[in-house]
Amino acid sequence: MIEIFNLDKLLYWFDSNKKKYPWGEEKSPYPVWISEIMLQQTVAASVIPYFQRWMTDYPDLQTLASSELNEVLSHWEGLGYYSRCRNIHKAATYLVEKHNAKLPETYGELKNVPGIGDYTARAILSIAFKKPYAVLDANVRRIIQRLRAQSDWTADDDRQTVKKLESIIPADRPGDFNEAMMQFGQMICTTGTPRCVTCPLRKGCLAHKKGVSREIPLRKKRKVKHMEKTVLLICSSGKILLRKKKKGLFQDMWMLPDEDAESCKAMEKLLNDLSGMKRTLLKKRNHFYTDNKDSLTPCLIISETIDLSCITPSDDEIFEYRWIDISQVDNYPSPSVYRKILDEAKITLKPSQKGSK
DNA sequence: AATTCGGGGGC
DNA sequence: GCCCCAGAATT
Repeated sequence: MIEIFNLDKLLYWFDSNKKKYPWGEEKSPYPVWISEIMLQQTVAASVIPYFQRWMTDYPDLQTLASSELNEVLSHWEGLGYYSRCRNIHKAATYLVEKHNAKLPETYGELKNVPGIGDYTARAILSIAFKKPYAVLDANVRRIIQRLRAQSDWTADDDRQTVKKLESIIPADRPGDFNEAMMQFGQMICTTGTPRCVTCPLRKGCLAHKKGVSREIPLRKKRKVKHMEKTVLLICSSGKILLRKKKKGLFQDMWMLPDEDAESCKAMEKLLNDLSGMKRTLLKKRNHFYTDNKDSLTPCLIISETIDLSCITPSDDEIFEYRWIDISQVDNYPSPSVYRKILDEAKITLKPSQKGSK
């Protein structure tokens, strides 16, 4: 229980050992919001360059709200979970129109902002607005589970733990308390093998006492799905055929067409017309995401006899097809593996730069 | 309550 | 290689 939780030792540890991040110095609501969304399900080291570039190009809410989604998504390219970015963009418009271009300061209003859930609302309230709300993320949950040697965990445990934490959260530094918990979970009470030797809370930790720290929390079993596919780089007149996903996985992201059977009629016809063309295979690429491992074989097809009007944006229900100037492909946000393939293709398609590697 | 959303750090 | 991460939205 929380009775064994030594608040002073935790805060002392934080004051002596905390890591500094680009979003750590200033505690204004806007950067706190952006960093918290970027950090969802993402390790902090990966976020740093994205956060810095974001703040340079979108220094405030008005700038963000007046930008195009396609361009904003490009700033998220490679971070994953792209609905986070689409929600930020939607939220920017919402905040400018309904909240005078500011983050609201109550839990209920924050929860109504697209992409802000229970955790992020509490993080903004405590860190940016100095209000005594406790956060409960995977770090906090893991720490409490180990202190109590509790393997199973329910939604009710979440609620009870937040109440407990808010009964002890220091009123003068609620944000520090929350950040201390999370950094402590990230650096000391880590997943896998925790660093119990240097842990200031180990005397009160039941999991450590019982020697079961590594077994808590329980591991999830997963089964990876493998998929092989050939993706096509169809080029003509300095353009390449890309398609944008309209919904679901990778919504609003631009990808290469592949040879699956679910293509629209126009695409099937184009593939049929290209069936005899010369093909150049590029380097095979693995695409890992969640429980999937896709193995992509990129296939370059160059022809100057393609009628570009054979495919129109409205030909398909799942994808929007478009011929893109090869010099412009960087402006179309793509999942990371497609960006790598496109980067390689650009080099292959530019014989004038044969001096570069 | 369970599933859907990516990608890479870290070991 | 494998595990999981400063979760939210949907079903």
